[in-house]
Amino acid sequence: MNIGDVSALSGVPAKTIRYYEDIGLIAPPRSANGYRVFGEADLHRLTFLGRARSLGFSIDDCRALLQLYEDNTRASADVKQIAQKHLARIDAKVEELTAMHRTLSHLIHACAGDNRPDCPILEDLATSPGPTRRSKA
Amino acid sequence: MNIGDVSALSGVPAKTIRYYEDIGLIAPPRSANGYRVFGEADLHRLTFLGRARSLGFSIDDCRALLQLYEDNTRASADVKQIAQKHLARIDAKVEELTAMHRTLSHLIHACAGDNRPDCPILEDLATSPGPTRRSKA
DNA sequence: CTTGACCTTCCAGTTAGTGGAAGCACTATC
DNA sequence: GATAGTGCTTCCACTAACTGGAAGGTCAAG
Repeated sequence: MNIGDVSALSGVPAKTIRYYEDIGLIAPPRSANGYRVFGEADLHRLTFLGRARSLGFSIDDCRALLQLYEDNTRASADVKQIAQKHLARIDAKVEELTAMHRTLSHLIHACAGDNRPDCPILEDLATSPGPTRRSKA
Repeated sequence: MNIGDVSALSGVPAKTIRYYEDIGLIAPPRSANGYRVFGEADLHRLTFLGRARSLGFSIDDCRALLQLYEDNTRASADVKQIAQKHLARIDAKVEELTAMHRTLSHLIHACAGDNRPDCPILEDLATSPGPTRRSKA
């Protein structure tokens, strides 16, 4: 298989596949003309990577997961731990975004959005920093 | 005021302040010794930037908001539009993360997490992109 | 033989900074 | 005046994970 074929089959862009080779996630051999030659194993790795990345795992996580994936003596606890840490990061991010959402939607609601200059959004942005003082209490 | 002073007052790191000058968000004059000299207006701009960034606005958004902030003839509608677009991006991100959370917590729950190799998480990651539909945003 | 699709490498750009080195400037102390 | 310590300056490199594009080699078809 050439790079275009595995790309189509795995859903991972050719450019990304080359990048993954660069950083050592895959190591396809080359044919006489210099083209990368991919086998079934490479296709599986790339599919695995595509799925893991789509779940938000970092490249470093992917590297570790891939190693466990190909280690038949692995302990599922190791996989679970990586996933749990990742889930915690996701939750933290969601919380952060949710806080932004709250503040922002509140401000948007308070803003007339007409052609006058008065704007609670700008007023909030201009407030001094310090201990997050979003509610007057 | 020197950079250390505005940094302490605005909460924006000195390094970041220099970066903001680099990309044209502020333009403090220099004193004879080459030090940047900050006035009240600069302090306000930096405070504004710090708050806007903490709400997740991009640097480009900040540039636009800052311009509106200092334009007394602005229409609050323009501010509101920027905020609404940003809110939409936040919502999209939250949805994406929530989808990840769902899948991941389901898989984690199904994984024994012991010293045996059987692992639903790895099994899912190894699935072709067909069955479990993922959408790219 | 030429066209076009596919492959190659390498360079640059993306976001929003952060870390660190080398070197002046200022203040205080001895 | 010499020295120490802190703060300021610039510049370069690095982060995450690609993506775009240029310049050029390869291959199958017509």
